[in-house]
Amino acid sequence: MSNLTQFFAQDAVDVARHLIGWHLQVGDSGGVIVETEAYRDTDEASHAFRGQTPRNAAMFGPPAHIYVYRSYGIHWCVNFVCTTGSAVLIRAVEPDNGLALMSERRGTNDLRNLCSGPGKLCQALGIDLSFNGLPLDRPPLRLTAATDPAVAVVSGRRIGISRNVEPLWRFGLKGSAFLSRRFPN
DNA sequence: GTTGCGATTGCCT
DNA sequence: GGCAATCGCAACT
Repeated sequence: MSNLTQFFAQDAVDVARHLIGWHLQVGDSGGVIVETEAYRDTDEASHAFRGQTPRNAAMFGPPAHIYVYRSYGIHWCVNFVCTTGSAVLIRAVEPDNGLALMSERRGTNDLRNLCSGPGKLCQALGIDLSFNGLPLDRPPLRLTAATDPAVAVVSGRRIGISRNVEPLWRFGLKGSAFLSRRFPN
């Protein structure tokens, strides 16, 4: 069992909190994860809540793999699978390489607008449904632990959901200019 | 077979 | 801040 598999084989809320500051590489572009949300298997807001279906099957697959889904018929969003039926939604990334490629895909040169949202970062990094189920430790994906293990993390309510809205299962890098939205405080 | 609705974004006022 | 765009899926009849 790889270190990455062990890291993801724990509660999704812990994984979401600890993923802040990790580096995600997708092919020739990548950056630092600055915003996440946790979705537990027993969570009414989770795609997995009503059990396994063809769409959410990757959430019931092995940990340290990704689950990609279409949002609002337009966007792609990417999750990192944790324990069975739970996952972490990646909501924002601070771009740090492959900037020209990401700018071209996004149609803007505004660094803060490249990956500041779950749909945006998939477009910038070139993630679509063909990536669904891929492992995080093999090309084209590479996930590496934070260089600074003591990053300041803030939390808040998850965005865009209508059920189970109370838990503070959204996490962000404190003070980051690359979040999808500011955190209250 | 039909229907209702999103783990969003960008444009408009 | 409001709202349209857009479509696959799952939950109905």
